[in-house]
Amino acid sequence: MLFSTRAEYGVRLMVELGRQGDTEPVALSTVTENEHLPLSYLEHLVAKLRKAGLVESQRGAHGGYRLARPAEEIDMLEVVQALEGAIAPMECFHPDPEGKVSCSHEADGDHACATKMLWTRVQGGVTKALGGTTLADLVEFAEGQTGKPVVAGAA
Amino acid sequence: MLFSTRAEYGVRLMVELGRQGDTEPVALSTVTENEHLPLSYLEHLVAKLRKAGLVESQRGAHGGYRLARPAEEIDMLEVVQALEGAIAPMECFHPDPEGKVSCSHEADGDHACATKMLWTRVQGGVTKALGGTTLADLVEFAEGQTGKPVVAGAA
DNA sequence: AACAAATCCTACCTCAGAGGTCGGAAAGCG
DNA sequence: CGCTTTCCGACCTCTGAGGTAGGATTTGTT
Repeated sequence: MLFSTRAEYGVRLMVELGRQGDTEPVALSTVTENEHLPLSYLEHLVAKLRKAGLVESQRGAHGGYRLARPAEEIDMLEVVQALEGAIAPMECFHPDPEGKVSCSHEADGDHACATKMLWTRVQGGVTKALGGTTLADLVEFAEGQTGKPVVAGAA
Repeated sequence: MLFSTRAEYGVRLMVELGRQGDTEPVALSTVTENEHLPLSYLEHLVAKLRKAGLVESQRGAHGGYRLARPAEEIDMLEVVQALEGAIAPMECFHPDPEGKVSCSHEADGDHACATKMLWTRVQGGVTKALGGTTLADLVEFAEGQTGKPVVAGAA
């Protein structure tokens, strides 16, 4: 499993917010009804999204959450990173400021960690897939097919 | 973390086997010396690789493991899948024989799971990265730089 | 002011799986 | 035979995922 349900639930939450207009806030209880997710758990997830500046909250009666930006300007890399933390394919993976990547067990005089090359490629693939998809894409996808199963075609 | 150390250790094992000639088998103890990995744990991992038909074993004294095929013909998707199991980005992800993907919570009359589109893309990215890399690539990479750190550049 | 609806926050619980160890059986050398 | 190595299953520990509970705080409505 590449990602946990945190990403799953969180993304569904974001899509749900995108489906509602961004005029008035949506309460979590509304989301849990539509998506059948545990409310108290969602609270934790949405907190991460809020801290990441992806959603805004309004407290009190008739409060709730709304997107901090239009869905077109939210790419899913941000969302997933906010929920899951940094996307490192592997424990021994420490990208530094520039594009370099250092590997934990490279320190000892070993021949360099060959797997680094592989994980770098994988990470590139994931990052590209996530970064190239906006929330608006998902919302549109969800709107389009309300119920009927469809072939999932996307690279 | 996208993958666990199973993939890490297993890939390093495969690279190590690739570095040695495929003429005579390499004992696990040799690998653990070079890579500083726990032997008893490696035993479990190599068992998976053997069952997947990626390595062959020779028992008894002077026994060990060798690649079942030349490194050029082993792509890393096979290797990682053998070690980690099927590469599904998400729990709710059940690809069927044809390219379709069905989603667990699609069953209840909900509007279709929008995240499906996202996970499909992510999986595509990972699969492409892994499938497009052969063991020979990694072996070459490891041979090339024996010690000195290098910029990791690969998409 | 009182109430209700909502977010916010901290602490806690449970369980599966990662990561690893151990002991021994079987197989193939010399 | 004895040594080396793969093979196999049982076991152990600890972390994090996934979720629950309870209350504090904010804000709209009556």
